[in-house]
Amino acid sequence: MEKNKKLKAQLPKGFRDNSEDSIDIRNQVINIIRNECEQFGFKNIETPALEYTEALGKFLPDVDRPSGGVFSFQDDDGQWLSMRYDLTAPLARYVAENYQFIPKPFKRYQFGSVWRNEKPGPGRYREFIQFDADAIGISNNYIDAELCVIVARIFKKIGFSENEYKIKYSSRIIWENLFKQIEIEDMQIPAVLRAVDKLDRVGINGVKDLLLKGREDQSGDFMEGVNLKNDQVNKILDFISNKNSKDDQLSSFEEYLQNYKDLPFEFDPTVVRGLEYYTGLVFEVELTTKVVNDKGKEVIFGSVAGGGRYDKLIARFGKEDVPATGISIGIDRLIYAIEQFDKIQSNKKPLIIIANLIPEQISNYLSIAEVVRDEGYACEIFYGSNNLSKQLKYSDKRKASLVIIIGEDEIKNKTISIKNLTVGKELSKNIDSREEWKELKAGQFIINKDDLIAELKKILG
RNA sequence: GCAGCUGUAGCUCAGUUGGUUAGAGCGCCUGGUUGUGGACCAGGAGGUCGUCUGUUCAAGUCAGACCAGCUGUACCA
Repeated sequence: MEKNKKLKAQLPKGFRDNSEDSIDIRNQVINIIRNECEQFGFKNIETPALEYTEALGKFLPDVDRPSGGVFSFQDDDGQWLSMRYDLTAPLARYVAENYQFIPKPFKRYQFGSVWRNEKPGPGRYREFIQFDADAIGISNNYIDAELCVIVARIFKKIGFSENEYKIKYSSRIIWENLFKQIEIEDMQIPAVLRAVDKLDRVGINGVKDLLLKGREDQSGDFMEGVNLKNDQVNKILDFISNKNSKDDQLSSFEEYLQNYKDLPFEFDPTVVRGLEYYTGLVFEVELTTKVVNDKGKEVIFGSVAGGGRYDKLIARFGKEDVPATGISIGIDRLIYAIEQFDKIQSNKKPLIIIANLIPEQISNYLSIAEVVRDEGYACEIFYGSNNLSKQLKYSDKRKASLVIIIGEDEIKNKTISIKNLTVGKELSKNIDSREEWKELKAGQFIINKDDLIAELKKILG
């Protein structure tokens, strides 16, 4: 290493450290989701972070872009391994590999980190947590509807009211029928679907430009269009704005949803999803309230959850066509929204810190800590300097609720001093002079040694 | 990947037509105070001015290339 060159502490771009509060909120969200899935009879499984690259799909590491989209590396035996970029492809592998052992239909849910090696952006990371619930082996659309109901119930339990989100559904099949009618070539279909998928960001005129000659973005960059004929484009635009473009295959799905009139479902032909593997119903959950970024600017948040039917995916592993449908939620995006709308608060236990004024009193401090912990409170003893000032500063930074102070005076009088940091902080606003502040001992009071637990209950509940 | 913009302390930024030893606020550390958080006061640490090359007696400042970041856009299983 070069001399004088200090190691720079730096988080890899696109990755995050998580704070205690967001971990706590995440755990609460996961519990809500887990509970909902289990009530509908879904079983939990976990699969590993790594899979053989070929099991994940078409993204083999190539020489030009060694890790285009995925983090990959070569195993000892020369086989390529990749970090999973979603939970659906690993599920397909799991089902195909364990086909003779699992019950069919097979309904499972799963949480897990996934990784994508691509340019990070605002709200886009290279590591994030996904939740998936899938049903394998059921072709009846009731199950698609049931997945939508589960997701709707999850959002409801989290605290979103029915006008704050909606579940939009559509079907790939009605699009395929349209494409046949207006003679769109097979080659053009993915580009057309992608253009329609951008409706919420580029608007109806943007979609029109993309289907015709192309579109210029805000920075002046130009994107080539699909070059459809004018009347083809007009028919597509008509189709988008017509909420009655449904067909028969949606009827059992909608029949199921009729039983859940209090949940916000809505047919929307523009829900197409970018993914190629979908074969039937597709759905998306969208937040209808405005979302702002950390700079206070309003942003188009897009969908927080989505899914659909993918009847051909498992056949890749040599099985006969196995019908399958599923939904996934981007947990991190969901948490971002939850924090912004204050739907769930971190509910960490209040922390009590025992100041360490006299080292010889350690066994006394320890026994008090034990009693406090037995009552269910979080409690720690300060082991650093015996300087009380430092201990209080530390407690303040730790956002502790209370500090228990036992020094010579307290021992002599068989008392305990309790300092309520929250109350003290309030009081400090009205005090300017240092002497007065010290003298007041803001938020502090003395109790009888034996009354400790009773006092804690009184303050903290 | 493509396009536009921006790079000066941990953060936000100032730095004059090129001219001594590069600044401020916030944050951080120490002390005022070994029994009291905040406020206040005093002090301190922290910079190869994104990198390299060039122009010049002289470059944070001018030019070029590169790199990085941001924003938009594309791809997205």
